[in-house]
Amino acid sequence: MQNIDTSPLEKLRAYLETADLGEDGRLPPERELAEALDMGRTVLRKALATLQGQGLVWRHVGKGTFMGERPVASATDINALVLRTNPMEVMAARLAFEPEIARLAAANATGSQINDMRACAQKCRQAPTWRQYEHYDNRLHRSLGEATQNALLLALLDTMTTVRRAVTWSRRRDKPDRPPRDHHSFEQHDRILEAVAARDGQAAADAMRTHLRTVEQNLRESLGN
Amino acid sequence: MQNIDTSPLEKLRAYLETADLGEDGRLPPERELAEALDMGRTVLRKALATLQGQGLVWRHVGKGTFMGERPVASATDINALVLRTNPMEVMAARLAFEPEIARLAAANATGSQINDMRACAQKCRQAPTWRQYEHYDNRLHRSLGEATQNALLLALLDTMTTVRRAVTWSRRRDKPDRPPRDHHSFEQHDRILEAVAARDGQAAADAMRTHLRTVEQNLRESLGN
DNA sequence: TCTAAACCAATTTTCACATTGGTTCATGAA
DNA sequence: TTCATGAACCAATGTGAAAATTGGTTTAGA
Repeated sequence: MQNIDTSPLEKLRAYLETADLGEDGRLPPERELAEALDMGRTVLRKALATLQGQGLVWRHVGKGTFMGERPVASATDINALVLRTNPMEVMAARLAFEPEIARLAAANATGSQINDMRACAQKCRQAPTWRQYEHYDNRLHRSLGEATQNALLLALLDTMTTVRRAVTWSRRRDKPDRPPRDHHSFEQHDRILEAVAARDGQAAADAMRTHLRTVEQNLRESLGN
Repeated sequence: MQNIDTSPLEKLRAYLETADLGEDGRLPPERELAEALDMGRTVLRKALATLQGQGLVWRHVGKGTFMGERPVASATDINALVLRTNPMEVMAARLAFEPEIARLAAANATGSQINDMRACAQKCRQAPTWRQYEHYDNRLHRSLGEATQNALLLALLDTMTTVRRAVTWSRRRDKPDRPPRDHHSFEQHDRILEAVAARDGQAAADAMRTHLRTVEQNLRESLGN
């Protein structure tokens, strides 16, 4: 029982070092591997269990056995994510994320992008309904993401927006008529765009933070706190 | 031709206002809808084309017709995203995102989470290979995301990490031996964790930014710039 | 010229089947 | 008995083809 038990483990270790696994790090199914290493499936499974305990491999029924650490599962499952979060969490994420978006937008936005954003801000002012206001507000915030010239940041922003819509969706208040003439966002949007146009990243981030804090306050009140 | 043509459009508009569409805003297939509204498929399609021109609905072969604006395609398609980005973009995203993660972690981390992170930092120091070093480095950065107590932020961080691995993957250098004893990250990790433990969000964000700037510099050199 | 039916192509859904890690159990050696 | 061994079985997953669905296009007919 002394080295009869350790021998398969070392055999397996040696195999893993020399084997040319595919890009995904997947190794052959247990039945094949057992035959290739000239051992029973039971003893192979024991050896694999040891390696799994050490975090060197991970396994899943129907998939196979893989080298390395188990990949993160929930990365892109938006539906599952919506169930685990809530409006205040989304707001906190926006407050962490969007000011930095604004900062980078100030550094990288093109002239035509700035024009587009100004057009969105203008449409927000003229929107005859809350629905249309939100449409252009969304476009404005996304345009800032585009202006960063960073596809990854834009994708992350889009993901956050998707979650935000899904979370906010159920409690979508039916507001009366239209945004008031002196709606706080109008001026705050202008401040953000001024800073972006002036290439002042710090001011853009601050203005965005101020804007989102106001939105957060409104959200708090609408949630009844 | 005068109102024979506008009548189907108004009928369709009236339907859209009263119909109880599912959460996805999908409306019945053309054939069903045509029968329900008692009109031919051709005239229904004309009306739908009008609404589509106004941006009120969008359609796709094999999928169906949906209310609202066409959703952003790339929100969660990581594979497509990997093709459109590059290591420097990922680095810029990390620099924008992770300092704010650290700031929120400082505000919300639990004691056991701080202990976990310290354990990761310690394992980084003792790692006998670069591979294991990266393993614990990844765990440390993700633990900071967990410490924000914000499921959405953590999901965004995971997405970014997935993309980062995929992008960096092809240019994975086979470094010799192991991280040097005085590897810059060791002390920088400690600084971040000190700030988090002291509940100093600003210091945590600054320390993270400093850390990532160093990583960025190394990346630049390894890319040959 | 307009309409409705037929047809087309993109997409989703369904289903059967193979694959794979996990579990149970009878067998047999120690 | 006790415990390891291997075969059979189980449930989750992947695969791939066929069928159904759906918006788009063409065509014949009134």
